[in-house]
Amino acid sequence: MSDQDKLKAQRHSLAHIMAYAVQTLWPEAKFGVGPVVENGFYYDIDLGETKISEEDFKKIETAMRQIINKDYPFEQFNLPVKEALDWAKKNKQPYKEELLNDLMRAGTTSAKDLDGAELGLPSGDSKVEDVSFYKCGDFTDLCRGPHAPSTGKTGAFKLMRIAGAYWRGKEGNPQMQRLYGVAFDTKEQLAAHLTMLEEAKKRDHRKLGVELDLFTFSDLVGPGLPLFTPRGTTIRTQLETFSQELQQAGGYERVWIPHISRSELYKVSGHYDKYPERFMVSSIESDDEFMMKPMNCPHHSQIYASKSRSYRDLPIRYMENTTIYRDEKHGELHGLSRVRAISQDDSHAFVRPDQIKDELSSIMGMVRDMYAILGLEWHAVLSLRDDSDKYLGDEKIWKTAEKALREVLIEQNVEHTIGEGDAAFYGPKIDIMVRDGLGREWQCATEQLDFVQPERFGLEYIDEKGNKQRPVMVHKALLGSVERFMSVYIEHTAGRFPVWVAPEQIRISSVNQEKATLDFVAKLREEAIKHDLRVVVDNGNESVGKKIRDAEKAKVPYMLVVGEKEIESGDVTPRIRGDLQVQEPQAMPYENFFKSVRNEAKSRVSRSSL
RNA sequence: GCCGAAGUAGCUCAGUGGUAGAGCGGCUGUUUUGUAAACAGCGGGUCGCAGGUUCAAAUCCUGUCUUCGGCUCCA
Repeated sequence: MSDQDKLKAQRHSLAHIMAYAVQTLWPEAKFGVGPVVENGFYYDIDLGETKISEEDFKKIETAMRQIINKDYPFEQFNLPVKEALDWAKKNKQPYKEELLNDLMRAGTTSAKDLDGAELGLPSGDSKVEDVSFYKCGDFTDLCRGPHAPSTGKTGAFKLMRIAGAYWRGKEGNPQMQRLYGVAFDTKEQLAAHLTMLEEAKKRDHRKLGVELDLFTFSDLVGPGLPLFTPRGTTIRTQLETFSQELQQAGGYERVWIPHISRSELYKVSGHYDKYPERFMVSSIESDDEFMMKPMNCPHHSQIYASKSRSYRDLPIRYMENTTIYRDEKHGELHGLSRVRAISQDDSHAFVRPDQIKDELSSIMGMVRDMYAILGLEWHAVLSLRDDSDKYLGDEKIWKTAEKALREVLIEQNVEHTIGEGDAAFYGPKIDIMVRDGLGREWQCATEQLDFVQPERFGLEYIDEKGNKQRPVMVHKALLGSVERFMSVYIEHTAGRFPVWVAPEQIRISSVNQEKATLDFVAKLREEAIKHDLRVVVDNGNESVGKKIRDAEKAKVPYMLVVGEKEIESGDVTPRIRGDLQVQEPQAMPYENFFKSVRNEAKSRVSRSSL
C-alpha cells in the first residue's frame, strides 16, 4: 500500500471514528456520507433540531480519542443488499437506506453517475448484490473501504469546522451538518499543515488589501462591489496594460462599449433566460427593458455586424478591459475572488474556419508569455464535447476545432487534462487554471470557440466566390477576471509585487529635517519621476529605524535613506526588499540607480538586477 | 439563496445589565534622528442598522444589513 493510500485509509477511518463518537453523544444521529477530502475527511450528519457548535469539538474529540485508545479493529463483512436494507431500517438510517437503494438500482451511489443512470446510460450489469460493511467497536457503517487495521492506527487529526451541506449537494434536499477534520500520519505533519494554514491566512488577499491599502468595500455601495484605492488601481492598470500589450502584438484592436443594453440583445444571443443573476435597469422614459451587461460578446458582435466584411478582413479582433455585472448569490461573494462587478480583459476574434488553428495557437502563445512573466504555476483543461445532443453548431467545424485545440496544446507542450463532455453547448474551450496561496485552483485565462452566437446574430463575411459565410467567434481572456486575478496574484506574491507592478516602487526617507536634506530629497524625487518611477517621499519627524520599518511593512521594493552622506557624495545606497536582493546593496550615483530601476520595471522582471 | 459564526475608534481587540476602553495608526509639540518602533500631549465611536424588554442595553429578545466558514454555482 502506498503512503498516499495508507493516509486515505486513515482519514476514512477517522471519519468513521468521528461518526462513532457522534453516535455515542447523540444516539439519534442519522448519517449521510463520510468521505476523504484533501487534507482530511468529513461526515454529513443529520441531528434534526440539535446543532453541533465548535464548542462541542472538544467533547467529540475526547470521545474519538477514547475510541482510538480502545484500538478496535476495523472488521469488514458483506451482506446481501436486502439484508443491508433491513439493517438501515432497523437502525433508523434513512440516508443509508437511500444509498442502498441506489446501489441496488444503479450499482453506484455517486450523484453524478446517477443522473446518467436516470437517462438510461450506465445500468444493468453494474447492479450489486452484496454490499460491504465495516464494523469497529459498536459502530457499523455501510462502506466500501479500505480502512486502517484498527482505530489506534489512524494518525493525528483535528476537527476544524462545521458547515451546512445539502444531502447529495441538491438544494431541495434536507440540510445536514458537515463536520470537517484534517488528518495526517504523524503529529509533525499535522502541525506543519496547521502552520501552513496560519501562513496562508497572513497572505489572504482580503487582509493584505487592507494592510497595503489596495481596495475596500462600502456597505452603502453594496456587497461584491470592490472600490480600488490609488495603490490598488495602479496594480490593476499595470496588469491590464500588460495584457493589452500582449494582445496588441497579436493583432487585437481596442474597442469600447456601454455597460448596459436593451434586454433584446440578450434575448437574441440566447443568454437572457440562461442568466437568472442578471441586473435589470428600469427606465421611466422608455418602454424598452434595459439590463447591465453580464458579458461582452453580444456587444462586440454588433461592432462586427455594423458593416459587411470580406474574407480578406478576417480575422477581426476586438479587445477591451471592461466590466460586466452579475447578481451573484449573496453567500458566494468572497473578497475579490467572487464579486458582482467583474472586470475582464476580454476579447473576441471573428475568424474563418480555416483560421481557427492559427488564432488558437497565437492565443496560447500569449498565455504562455503572460504567465511566464507573472511567475504563476498553471495548467490547461481542454473541454470537448461528448456523444450527447446538447451541442449546437456544425459537427464538422466542431471536429476541426477540437483537433486544432488538441494540436495547439501538444505543439506548445502545454501540460493539460481533458474533460470529455465539459464543452459549452456553443463550442469547445481551453481553460487555464492557476493555483493560489492555499493551493486552491482558479480559472483565469480562457480561450473558447463559439459557433452559436455568429448564427444567432447572423454574422457574415463574403468569401472569394462572393458567397456569404459564417465566421467563428473566438472568446479569450488572458487575466480572466481582473479582480479574481488580483486575489490570486496578491496571495501568490504575499503583497511583495515585482517592481513593474508595485504601486510604490521607491520610497525616499530623510534622515533629518534640515533644509539641505529636504532639498536633496526633493531633487531625488524629481529625478525619479523623470525616470517614470512611482516614488513616495517620507520626510516625517520619525527615527530612521521607524521609517525603515514603515517601508518594510508597505513592502516597497527600494528605499533610499537620505542624509549628509548622500548629499556629500551624490551617491545612494538602496535598501532592497528581501525577495529582490541578490547581492549586498552598493553605493552608486543616483542616476544609475534610477536608470536601473526603470529598466527593471520596463522589462517586467520579477527579480532585481541591481 | 441555505446552514453555522461574527460585527465595539482607520487597524487589532478588551469590555455580559449601571458614566464606552487599550495598543497601533492619525494630529500637535519636544527631539534632529543613519538601516525594522524616540518622548509627551491631543483628538477619534449613535458599540452595523431598526424595533422591543428594562428605572437603566454595547451587553437580553426580534428583525434586518454586512462580513467570515461551508453547501451550490461560477470569471
